Amino acid sequence: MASKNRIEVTSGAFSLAHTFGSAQPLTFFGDYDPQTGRLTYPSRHGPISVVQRGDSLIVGGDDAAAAVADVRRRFRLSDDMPSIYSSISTDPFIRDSIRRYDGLRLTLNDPWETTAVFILSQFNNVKRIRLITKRLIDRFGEPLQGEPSLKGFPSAEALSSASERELLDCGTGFRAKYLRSAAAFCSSSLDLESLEGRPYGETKEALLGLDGVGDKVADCIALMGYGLLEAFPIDTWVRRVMERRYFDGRKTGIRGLHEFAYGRWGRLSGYAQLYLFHDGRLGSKRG
DNA sequence: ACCCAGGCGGGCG
DNA sequence: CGCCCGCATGGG
Repeated sequence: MASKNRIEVTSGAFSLAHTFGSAQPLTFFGDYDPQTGRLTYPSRHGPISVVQRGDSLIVGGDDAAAAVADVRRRFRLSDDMPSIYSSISTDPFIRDSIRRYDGLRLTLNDPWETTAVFILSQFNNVKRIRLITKRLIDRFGEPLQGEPSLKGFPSAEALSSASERELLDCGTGFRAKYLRSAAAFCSSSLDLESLEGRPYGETKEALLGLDGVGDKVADCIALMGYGLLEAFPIDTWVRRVMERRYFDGRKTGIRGLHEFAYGRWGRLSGYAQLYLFHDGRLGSKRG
């Protein structure tokens, strides 16, 4: 039965568990309880919770309509997954990953949050990125709805006015100066919101102007902060998987990998990357 | 104890 | 331009 806090999804086209396990920004800001399968994350409408029951998502929040809209947007629920799966299923490797992680979705995140998280991601691991993110929120996050217990990720202004020492105390390490510099730039010269709706090339070029943002991080922000699906971030996992599966184990330059990806998956490269990354990262533990 | 993690900036040839 | 190197920290 339909209700205003329930979203029906196409059968098999969404998995909250796989999506939460995929190390995207939303998963760094939210709390996921594997027992109940409930994800809770902060928003400007207050805390939002999502739990999956088969092909239904049950959404909780102070403002039900706003919460449902937020979930639809952040989990890209209007993406036509059967069509996307069909388009990117170009070979047995990616088909196998899709079968294994059916319902894994890209998320859409705030551009500044995405920028900050991926600056922190360089030469780092997922567990520690979560740790640092949590410390930054606890220390510099601004209370939402006047509730001190509910904080969102700190604004660019807040982080630019923090001292390098304070950022170091959160465990940011050598990335502290990058984060501070990027925060200063984003709170003065570059309005990240104004990039929304711009084409991939322009967006990436603008992002590359930020301290601590190179080719890979810029693609992550384009993909997960702006929803530009032709972005194809190449990190160690994706590189490893691609060389093993598509290049017969040969070392291949970033340039070559980008050309291969765009030639094969085109405007949906980002979704292909998500499945390659997830398969590579989890597959290495699986053996 | 040792090794590695969703790269990047700077310096050099 | 392309390559190579150092880099802060916490967990396995």
